[in-house]
Amino acid sequence: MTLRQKNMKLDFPTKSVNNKAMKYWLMKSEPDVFSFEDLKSRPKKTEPWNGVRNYQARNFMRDEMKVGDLILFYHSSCDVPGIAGVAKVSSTPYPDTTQFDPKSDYFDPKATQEIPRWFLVDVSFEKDLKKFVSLEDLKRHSALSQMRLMQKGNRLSILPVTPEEFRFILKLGN
DNA sequence: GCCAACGTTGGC
DNA sequence: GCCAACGTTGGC
Repeated sequence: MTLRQKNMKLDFPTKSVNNKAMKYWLMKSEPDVFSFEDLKSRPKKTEPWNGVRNYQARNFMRDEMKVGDLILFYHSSCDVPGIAGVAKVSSTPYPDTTQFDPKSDYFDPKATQEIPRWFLVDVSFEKDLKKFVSLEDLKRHSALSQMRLMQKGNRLSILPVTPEEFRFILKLGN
């Protein structure tokens, strides 16, 4: 299937501005710390995704994310975990400044300005879902059983999502 | 390079 | 609060 056909079949964009195939992501956040509503209430509806201290998750942001990629904003470690809304990648990667700040919880004594260890991207509000899609909802659909989120023991806070999974979940939320 | 100990994640 | 999973650390 060509990208054009894919674009016609899927009811959301599959190419970014630079004509590269878009990628889709799921990013976890504890709503007590930073929720989807918090993102929307930021001045530019944008937030640097700081505090990631896992190499795999860092590599996704540093090496694989492109401006315009779409994100399922996931609420974790809360009463009802699930997908609260849609966000997008809104910057290229740059060093997470909290690694340099001794007063920050995310301070990393091994990082230097010359050789930063942790990178992030900015994340911006994209759109609301009509309804919250709980983890329980996601588990009910066999179409999503292969999602990395569902795999036992997956603790990664940033996960790739396939276009098919992404579309399916958008439908659940609308 | 191995691996035990330890810490964190996150659903339940 | 429990605990499975698993990444990281550090001694050797």
